[in-house]
Amino acid sequence: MILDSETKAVELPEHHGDELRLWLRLLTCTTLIEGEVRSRLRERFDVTLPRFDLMAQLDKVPEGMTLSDVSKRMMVSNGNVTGLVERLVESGHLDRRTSDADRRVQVIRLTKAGRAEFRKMAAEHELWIADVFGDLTPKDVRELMRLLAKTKASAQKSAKARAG
Amino acid sequence: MILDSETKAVELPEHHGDELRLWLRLLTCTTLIEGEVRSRLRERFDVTLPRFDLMAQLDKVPEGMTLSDVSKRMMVSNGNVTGLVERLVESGHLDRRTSDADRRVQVIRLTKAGRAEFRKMAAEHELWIADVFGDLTPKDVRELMRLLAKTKASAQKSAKARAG
DNA sequence: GCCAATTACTTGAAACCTAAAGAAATCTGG
DNA sequence: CCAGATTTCTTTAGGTTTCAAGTAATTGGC
Repeated sequence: MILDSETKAVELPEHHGDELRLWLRLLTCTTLIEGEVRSRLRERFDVTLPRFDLMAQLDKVPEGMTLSDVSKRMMVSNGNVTGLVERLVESGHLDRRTSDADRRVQVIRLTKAGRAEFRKMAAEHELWIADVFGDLTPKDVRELMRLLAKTKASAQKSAKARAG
Repeated sequence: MILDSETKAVELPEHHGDELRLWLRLLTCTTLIEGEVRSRLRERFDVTLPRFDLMAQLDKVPEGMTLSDVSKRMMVSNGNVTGLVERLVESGHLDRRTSDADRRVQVIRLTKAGRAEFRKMAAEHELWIADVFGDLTPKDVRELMRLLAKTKASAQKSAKARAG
């Protein structure tokens, strides 16, 4: 480590190990929690996480959404959504119809049965999550929310700068 | 909202929306960054994220690791590691041999070429990550590290309690 | 020594996921 | 109107991922 002309601590070459460790820790937390939720969904309701996530998106919008909307919100590819929706229509959880206004567009909604099943799962899911974060104080939660919001904004800016 | 006998704010039924929102935000951040890293690895080095992750694990341990070790560290299933390793051995990045002491065990290491390629990728990867977290102050980074450590511990405790 | 339990890994089936190419409908600028 | 660009969705190929079942080697109890 050396001191530059304005007496700030700097390193050559620049060292970014802290950010890397932060990223790995963030990833570990998410993987851990995601795995836990996945296990519980499977053993309790015999449902996969992607299906639960898709139903969660649809539960927020009773009038339904297009496949593109789902794709953007879930941050997964279009082709992925096509298959996921196919299986959930097949199992009776989703209702799917072509838009009258634009025949390219497919609008999907939860069926009555699908909604009922989702609500049941969501109620337990919320308790699992509360338990997972159980050792954090309300202040910790607020502070994490704030820092993750900042992280999200920073990451989006970085992604946008690359894509142009 | 009501006030209980000790004048603490409580809600009935208990409300865990804050934790749920925190989880969704954590997931959003990770998905966002992971997608960015995935894209950059593909376009810059034509390599997938799981392969990069596996090589990163091996780079830390020159003498090599067993498949089980890799499986635990990467938090993925054994079967997954088998296929991943197979393809990386095929492409010449990994060296694989059966342990003399225990013939059930497969020890894998980076080949010279594999290590060289990984180091090249890792150097850029570190810059990408630094850029992604670029808007966070050093204090933000420290604070996030602390809170995520606490989160990890809490989640592990919760998972352990369920599994018994 | 021997048998049962455990451990390490592989295999198989189904699902998930991406990127890229393709098909169909719509929009846009002459 | 109409040809080209764009949007929406599907398809395809190649990987990744899990879970569960299976195989092989080792360990531990007796």
